[in-house]
Amino acid sequence: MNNQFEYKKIEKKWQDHWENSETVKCDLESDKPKFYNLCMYPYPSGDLHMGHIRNYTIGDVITRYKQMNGFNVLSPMGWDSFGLPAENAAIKTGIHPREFTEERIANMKSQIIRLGSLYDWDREVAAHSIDYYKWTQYLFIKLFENNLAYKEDAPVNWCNSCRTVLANEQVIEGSCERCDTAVEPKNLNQWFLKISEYSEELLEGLDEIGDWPENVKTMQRNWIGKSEGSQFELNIIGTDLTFDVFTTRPDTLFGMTFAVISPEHELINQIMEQSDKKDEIQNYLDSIVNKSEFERMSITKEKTGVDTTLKVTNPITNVEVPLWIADYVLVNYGTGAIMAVPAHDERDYEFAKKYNIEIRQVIIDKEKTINVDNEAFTGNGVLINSGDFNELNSHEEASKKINDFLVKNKIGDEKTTYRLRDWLISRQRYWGCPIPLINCDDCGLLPEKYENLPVLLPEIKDYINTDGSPLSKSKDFVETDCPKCSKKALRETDTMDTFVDSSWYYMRFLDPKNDNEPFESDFINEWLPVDQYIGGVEHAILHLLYSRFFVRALRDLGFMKIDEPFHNLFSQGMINFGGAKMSKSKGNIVDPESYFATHGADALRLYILFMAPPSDGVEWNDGGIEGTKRFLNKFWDNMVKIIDQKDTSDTFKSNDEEIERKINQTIKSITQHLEKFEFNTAVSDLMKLNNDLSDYLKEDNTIQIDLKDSILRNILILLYPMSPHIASEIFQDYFDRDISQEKWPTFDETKLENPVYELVIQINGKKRHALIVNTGIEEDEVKEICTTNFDIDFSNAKKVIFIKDKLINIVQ
RNA sequence: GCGGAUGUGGCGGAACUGGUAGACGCGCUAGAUUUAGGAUCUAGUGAGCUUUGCUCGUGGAGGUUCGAGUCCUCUCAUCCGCACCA
Repeated sequence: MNNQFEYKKIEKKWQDHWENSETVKCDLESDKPKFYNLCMYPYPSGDLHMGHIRNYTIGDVITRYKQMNGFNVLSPMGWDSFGLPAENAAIKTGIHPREFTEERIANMKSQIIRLGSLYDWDREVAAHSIDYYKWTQYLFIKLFENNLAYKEDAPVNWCNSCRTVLANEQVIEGSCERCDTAVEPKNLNQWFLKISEYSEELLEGLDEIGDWPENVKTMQRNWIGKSEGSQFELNIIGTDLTFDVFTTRPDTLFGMTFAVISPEHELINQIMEQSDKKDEIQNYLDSIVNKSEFERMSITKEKTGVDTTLKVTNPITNVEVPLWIADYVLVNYGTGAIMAVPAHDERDYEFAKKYNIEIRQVIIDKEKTINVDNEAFTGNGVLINSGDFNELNSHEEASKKINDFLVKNKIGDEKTTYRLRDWLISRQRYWGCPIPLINCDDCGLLPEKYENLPVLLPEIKDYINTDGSPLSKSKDFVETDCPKCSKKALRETDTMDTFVDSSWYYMRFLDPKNDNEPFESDFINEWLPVDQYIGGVEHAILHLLYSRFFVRALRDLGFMKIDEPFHNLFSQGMINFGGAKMSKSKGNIVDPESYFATHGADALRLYILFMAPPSDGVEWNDGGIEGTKRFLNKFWDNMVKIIDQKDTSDTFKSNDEEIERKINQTIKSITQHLEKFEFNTAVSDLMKLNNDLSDYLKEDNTIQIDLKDSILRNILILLYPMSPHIASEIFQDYFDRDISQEKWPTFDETKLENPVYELVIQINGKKRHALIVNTGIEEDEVKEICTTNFDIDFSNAKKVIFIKDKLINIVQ
């Protein structure tokens, strides 16, 4: 073996080998237990960044570790290759988004291979490829035919910079998540997927799902936003207008001193007609329209409103209370209208104070610490001023009783509301999957015939269309025949949100070349859910929630029998540089590719695993990678030395036993660490073992042949998942076979225990002495040792605590 | 405001069911080697002190215990997510 660790040569050699090897070609029908290991497929930006490196290194450790544990591992890779950057580049440079994208895929793929990760490239899929988006369209039509996709006029979020609408999930603090531009409300006819139909199921599923990070589950729960309460009707006095209000606090109903309706409520025009102050209302509504969404939603903003001069009747007291229009009531939550109870709701309180509306207290806290003259009381207490309901406990008891009253009098009922809205998937952009629907004047909205799929993206020259989708500029595309009556008809010109593509890519990986259907259901039922999904936390809501919805929808359409797409989820933390998230605009990118040249893929992988627990965010540090490079050099030296040791048939020497014990301990420890995703400590175990091996090799230069084989085999396999190139090379050099076919080592229980340990002698709980003694000695012997060595007198001890093989504590 | 998480040397971080705090690595100091630098090797490296040893020390304050980074109560700080959700 070469005395120098020539990582460039070795890494190239093994990467070429893996590209063509059968090691990771997954036969879905093998007898071995299955393990679907998946890293989130990347958007092909052109270059790997450190986040990808971390993601794929973790994934590859799992792939190789599970393979050695006898699993049939499926590890595919593909491209989330529709999306805005390619189109924006096309606008700038004129290069077609397809060409742009495919160039970047090629570049990124070569970098992924350069990292040394194993993927079954025969299964590679790309969202923009015709044989992929054909099936995206197919599934969309299935959803449409089953009323899970629909088109509707709706107020939507428009990003003027990206020139498209956005899903609620893509709006962060009132701004576009991509470009930070403040979104504008617009009323547009748009496509939605009915995710809200699955609100309850998506929520409940989180309790039964496999191992997911708690914060991701919580974020999804909050996003779904379930709340339970009552809904009842209010009638506007002197009119036949009625509207519903939703409340989680029916126990405060006697305290309702006004009602509020949202400025966008569907009754708003009729209310205005009935009002004495029509002009004032009109002025108010105009002032609202001019405000940005973010401005309106901001909690710091003072609430505004206008009195309609109309009254509604409190259904339980029959008291007449004023009806207001106010912007703090959101049209798209609940019913878009509320009963206002200022005494017991902070928002209503603030509003009532500002406009001098009556505040009527109906719940009193037992300690009487809160005075509703000064602040709202939102806690638990006892009902007052509430007629027959006085003295009941709020919330539960009183809410239940009052709700019963509403039901009995046919005014209202229990109601559960969710914050989750339907998923808006229309995008007015070019580089996405065309929505395969056709508008016929006579037949209405119809899906393209299955046999005509895919609806191909047209070739166009101008990607900018200020009023509508770029696709509408292609006459050939837009003008078509009605699938039903064959008359002239028009195609939909919007494309789909790329999250539709990524909602099912992990299904296509199971059957990527199927020409007849998106996938064979048998494969799905057998291979889903994904056993281990690994990716960044930025997808906690978007992609992960959409995919969970997709599986349920397709299940109900008969495509599969599973409920959840991803059993275990691991979210890796972000890698920062200079205290900030790496980004091109900040100019603080650390380019992983340069480290392939200067340190090698193995050193980079090892460092990225070693630098921190993988779920923590961490600061990039150049010095750290020097450390893992140094480790690999020393490791190589040790391997050369041990291979060069002369064989003897001598019985074991004491240092032989010691190194054997260390190896057994390390097998146990690394196995446990890998199972728990504690890669940083797994690497540190390897470093320790390497240090021990250095000490061992200093002592003499002979070794028993079986021990030599066992040391080499075990230590190389332990390193292999994390640094596969160097481990493969040395293993092949010495054993003349491929390490990837080896079994993960087991440890020998009898060879774990150290023969001696350092006994700690404490006096009153403080460490006073320490001494190396034989493992397993009992209390009497330990006491004797204490007396002989340290002159400790046990006769006046109040208490003696003895922990076997650890310590003795003498309390005086 | 609500929810989730995290606080340990100069730095990244270890510490199994309460049992020697600081493993492993970076950095730093000294020495060896080298024409020099780099690389490598050896030793040291939580703080303080009256340095054979003692005291303090895991964000802070209490508590339980023979013994607390770990358990309990309160509190402070930072990060992330949601945010007028009725």
